[in-house]
Amino acid sequence: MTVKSQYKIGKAASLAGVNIETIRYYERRNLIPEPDRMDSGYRLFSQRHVDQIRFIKRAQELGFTLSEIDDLLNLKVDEGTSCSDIKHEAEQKYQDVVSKIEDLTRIKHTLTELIDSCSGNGPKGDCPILKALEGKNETGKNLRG
Amino acid sequence: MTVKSQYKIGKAASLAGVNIETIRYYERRNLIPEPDRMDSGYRLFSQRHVDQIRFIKRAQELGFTLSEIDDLLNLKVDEGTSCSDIKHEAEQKYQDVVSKIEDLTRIKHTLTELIDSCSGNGPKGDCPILKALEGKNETGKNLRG
DNA sequence: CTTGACTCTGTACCATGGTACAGGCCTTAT
DNA sequence: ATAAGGCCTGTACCATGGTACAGAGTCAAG
Repeated sequence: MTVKSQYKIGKAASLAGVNIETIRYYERRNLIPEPDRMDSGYRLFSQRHVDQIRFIKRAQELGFTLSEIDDLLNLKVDEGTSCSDIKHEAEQKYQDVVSKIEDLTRIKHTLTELIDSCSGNGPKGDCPILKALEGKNETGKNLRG
Repeated sequence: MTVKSQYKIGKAASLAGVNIETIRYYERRNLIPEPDRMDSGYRLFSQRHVDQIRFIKRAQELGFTLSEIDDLLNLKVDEGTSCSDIKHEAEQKYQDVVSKIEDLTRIKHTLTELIDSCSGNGPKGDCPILKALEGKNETGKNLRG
């Protein structure tokens, strides 16, 4: 019979690719189950813990916040969860990402207009970018749009 | 002769479209000059202050952080600033925005792949989205890329 | 058995952009 | 003259995702 591998926090952190403090932080936020403890009080993490920390990191890379990841982990554990529940969360996040891209694209266009309007030659008193930020021209008027 | 308009903080806040506390916060961060004071200690803001607060808000809408806005305001005031200095800041910010859009677009594609890979029918044990987050398939392996 | 590396808890701090009091003073309209 | 409302300072708090100690205890290699 195999003995489950048990890692102290430093090892667990390096296996998962995170800082030690990050693991303790995740534990405080209940993103990982409470680890076993040695008699001394040292935490002992299983491979499952390490995998879960990596799961969290992957989900973060997809733009999920830690509290969204908490939801995701609860779905993962909950017996009643179906595949479509998970898909729904992913679709929600997809919409978030799309709308952030839209915001940034609008901002990008405004910046492009401002940059193009400025020859880069004159004194700053005539700078169309500053004027726009001061609300003194057409481009500026659209900033709130 | 006209007397310069002077606003107490509540009026200034409503003219600029911000919370009173926001104005005090900007003052603490030196984003606006110290206002005059009445004998009682009440702040008295000029139209210039109100305009500057609006300037800050517009720049925020373009994705500038408050400390970047601080730079921008210093450029605005500095005698030695040329139009091209301002343009340069705008170009920097443009690059930031472009690269944020790129990150989000990559995330969007990964989410699309995950969503498409999930029929939404099976039990969660077979959910390809969870598997990817666990690093158990090709899509998941690319999450760090 | 010593020593250096590791871990423990608790608390404070970082950036970011504010918001929310408490307790007290001031203004202004009636 | 009085009462409601506005303003003052100072401090603490919100979310987000951690990081950084201090001071004490523990483990492991030599």
